[in-house]
Amino acid sequence: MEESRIRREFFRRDSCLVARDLLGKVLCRSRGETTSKGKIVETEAYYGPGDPASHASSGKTSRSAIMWGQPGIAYVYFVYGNHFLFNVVTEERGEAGAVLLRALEPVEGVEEMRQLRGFRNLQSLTDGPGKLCEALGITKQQNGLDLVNSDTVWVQKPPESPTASIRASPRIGVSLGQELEYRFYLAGNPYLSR
DNA sequence: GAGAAGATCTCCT
DNA sequence: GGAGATCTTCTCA
Repeated sequence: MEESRIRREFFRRDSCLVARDLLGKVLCRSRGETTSKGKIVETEAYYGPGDPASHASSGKTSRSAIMWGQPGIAYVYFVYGNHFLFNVVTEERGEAGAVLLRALEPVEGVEEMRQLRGFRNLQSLTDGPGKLCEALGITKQQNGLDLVNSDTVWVQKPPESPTASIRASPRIGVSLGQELEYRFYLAGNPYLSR
């Protein structure tokens, strides 16, 4: 296992802290021969029953139960009949929480991403939560995957620490909880969503 | 078992 | 800028 891989302790913390600290980290996706990597430039934090916009807001269901599970595992789900969204479970086991990855900056395996995305221009490959899943070939099959141990999807530390400043804002695309600044992004990065 | 809503994207005007 | 696509999940009867 790579030395730079992020360990479970990193995820076993407050969702907002994890969301903020994930910025600049590198999401890696290995598919057979090729490995695609992207720097995380935008995230959103989701909490448990106290968070009106979270899937966990109405208690544990068959879908959201994974948010109460082990920190560091993937929570992938399908929305709007078209898109997968990729989350990482956070907080202590027994506490609901997750961080949604909203946008990446392609670092490695760009050709692979372009194939999966239908040869679009570089900037539109991964500048949205549904797009980055498509670019990395992430589907419901990756739901429940342990990012700490998996050799197909994991997160690692970047070669150098990010220099761009981190900003917070209300979450995007949710109808409830808009007053909460749970979205974090690297200011000025061209690969942000919207 | 049926109906409704949804953490989005793309195309068309 | 706006609306349709399209399907999973949840709620309620």
